[in-house]
Amino acid sequence: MGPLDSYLPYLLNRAGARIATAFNDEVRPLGATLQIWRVLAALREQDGRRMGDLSNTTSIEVSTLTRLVDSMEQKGLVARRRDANDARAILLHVAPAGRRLTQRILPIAERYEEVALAGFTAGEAEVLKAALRRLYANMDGLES
Amino acid sequence: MGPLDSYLPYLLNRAGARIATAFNDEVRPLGATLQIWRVLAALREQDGRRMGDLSNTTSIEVSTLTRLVDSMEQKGLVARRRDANDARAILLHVAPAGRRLTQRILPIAERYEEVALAGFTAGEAEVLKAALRRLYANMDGLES
DNA sequence: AACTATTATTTGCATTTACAAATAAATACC
DNA sequence: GGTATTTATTTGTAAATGCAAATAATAGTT
Repeated sequence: MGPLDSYLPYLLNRAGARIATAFNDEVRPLGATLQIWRVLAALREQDGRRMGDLSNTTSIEVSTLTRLVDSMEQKGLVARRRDANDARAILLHVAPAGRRLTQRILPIAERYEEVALAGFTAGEAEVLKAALRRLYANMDGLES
Repeated sequence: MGPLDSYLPYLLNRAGARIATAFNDEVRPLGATLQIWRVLAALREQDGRRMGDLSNTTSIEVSTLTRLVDSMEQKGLVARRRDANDARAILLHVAPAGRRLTQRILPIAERYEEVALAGFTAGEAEVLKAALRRLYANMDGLES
């Protein structure tokens, strides 16, 4: 293996960690965390999602997610409801306070996209995003 | 903000998290973790590094790193030495067991780069890496 | 219908993590 | 030289994390 800054997983982690900590610091004054934002953003995309589904989209481990959702529920950000068609499942819904918090975080999230991609042309940004999707899909290729 | 899978920080985290958990699962049988590997890889690049330096290159918070290094020291993977020129600083060195573990993990790390970039041309891979470096540097724009 | 296997979520528990404060040494200031 | 400031690392402590086991409900088999 060559130098670290030619190693893709390293570059990926480094960029992701830097955005993550900065973002986290920024939403903390709003009483939020990055993880809370991830759940809210997933519910904004589609409300009433299962825990397992949320775990997949947020990359938060299910057992961690359970406890995170506990605390979000206590803060009135979300509400758990049993799935009527499958009593094993929970459908998680945003609550009013969650919607308000989402609205406050959105401009910050948008700014992060701008700052991260500063100096990129629209084309370059799209190439990067496509590569990241492809890379994610490539990980299917690991034998399990 | 549009759909989640057009949002860069999301794509970045998702790809990084997936590689990270898979890698972690894979090195566990060797008695290692992803975090241990990050320290070993940083020391492989340059031995005798300061804690703060290591924290920067591994993206591991310093206080977390202190305790990680404690455990690595106990396992005989690394050794702390006081910097002779600056008694505040620690210089961390790989130890024999650390070198052996590094050698065992290296092929796994190389395989991950291959799998992640499967189907990418050399040029595409380089464009992606350059973009990730650029993105990382762009985050300077938030520092105040 | 009873029995087994599968899927969805939660809980137990030990470890990891991170903010803040504490310690320790170097550098700057006067 | 003595005092304040900055820099490097560690420690205290509470919260977050993740594996494994437990719980609960559905689906499949006979």
